[in-house]
Amino acid sequence: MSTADRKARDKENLKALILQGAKKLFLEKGIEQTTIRNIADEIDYSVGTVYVYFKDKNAILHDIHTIGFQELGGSFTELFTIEDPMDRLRKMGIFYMKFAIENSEMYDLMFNVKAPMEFIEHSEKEEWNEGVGTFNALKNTVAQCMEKGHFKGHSLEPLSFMIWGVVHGMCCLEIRQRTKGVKFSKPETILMDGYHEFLKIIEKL
Amino acid sequence: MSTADRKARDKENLKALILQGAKKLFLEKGIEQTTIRNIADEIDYSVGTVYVYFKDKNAILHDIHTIGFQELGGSFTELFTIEDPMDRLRKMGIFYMKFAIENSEMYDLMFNVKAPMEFIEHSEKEEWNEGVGTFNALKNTVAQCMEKGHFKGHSLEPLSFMIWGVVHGMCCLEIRQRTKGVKFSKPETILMDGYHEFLKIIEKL
DNA sequence: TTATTTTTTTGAACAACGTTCATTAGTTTG
DNA sequence: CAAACTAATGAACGTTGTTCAAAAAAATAA
Repeated sequence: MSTADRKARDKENLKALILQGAKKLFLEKGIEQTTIRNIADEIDYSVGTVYVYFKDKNAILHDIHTIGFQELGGSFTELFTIEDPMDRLRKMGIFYMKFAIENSEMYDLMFNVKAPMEFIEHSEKEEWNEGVGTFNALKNTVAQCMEKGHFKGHSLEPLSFMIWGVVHGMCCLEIRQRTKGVKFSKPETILMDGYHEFLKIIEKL
Repeated sequence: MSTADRKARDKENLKALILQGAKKLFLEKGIEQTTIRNIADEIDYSVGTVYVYFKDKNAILHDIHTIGFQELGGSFTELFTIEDPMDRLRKMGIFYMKFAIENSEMYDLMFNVKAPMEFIEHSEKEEWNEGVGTFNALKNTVAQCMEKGHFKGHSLEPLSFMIWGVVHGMCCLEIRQRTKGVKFSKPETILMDGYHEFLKIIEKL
């Protein structure tokens, strides 16, 4: 029985090794410039081996997108020590945007690249657990704000989605080079400046 | 002199024909599933001819992204008959989101796909005129709102960028399948519901 | 018209991609 | 030690974007 155990462990290890190699190359030279052959080379295995452990490229991209959500979740943990939900909400946006900018390739994979969602579609997974979890962290915080009397006259889910939209939209425009295109007067700070405009607005609600 | 003129005209016509074929295929089967060979087949020319008229695939994608901005601009024209800037701003968002959802492949190309910006980078074009123009339409309207006494204590450019972010972010999440993933209670209307939350908020400013 | 030059179009060929699968190498079991 | 099984391999396939010598067509000159 122990040999079978070790084999299962080896399989998991090699799977993890492939993901680690893939992630390294993604961060180094971008997702689109990374090929299966690159990944195989990086960890000194053949292309064929990669396909033994992963159905296709989408499967690799999906698993790395999941690692991204673990990392984002990790950077969120300290937020849950903040008692005041409004304060937590404000900082949550900062953390989210910071993550997006400092890990733009990973953020792109998590929220823009089509592969992870295509993988979920064509597998027995029924839900985007990674996204649901992160969105719930936001929704719960907004709900607590409402319990404390903020956001009167607003609906929880649409409001939470709109807040997600603000931060995501601005990060997205930055990552996909659209902010660079319009030449703001203060391009270095436009993201945070934009977010602070949003904070000023919800402050009063 | 007239033969030279006709030749120049013919060149322009064939260039337009290629773009027309490319656009048709993009809308039919998506940008990623459309190949240069597909485009050449569609208009009964050879692959080589496409490369006589366009440097590479990025050049085609860029030119179609420009057509997209013309279409978006067209749908904006009737907005400028609206006198009240706040009213115009509200409707501008509706038009923008409507365009994004009804022309999602085109919207994606305009604001998410990397190719058009890469083309601008590697060409003598110094600015993203298409994006600048559209952003200015928003910025000017926000400026008029401020002149009328709205948005006190806010800065024009960051505020305009934030508003762009809200609508873009929500459309983006929808187009890249992330709203589908989180299973909202009312998925059919979440985009407009989210936008109306935003309208409720800026109403008071 | 006919010959020559110029322009336009062509598609075979190339390198690189994701993916497959018969074959080989290695390990475990009887 | 041999048989049975498992894991790893890399050549090969079909497609992709792209190139470029050659062919076809058109314009010009005689």
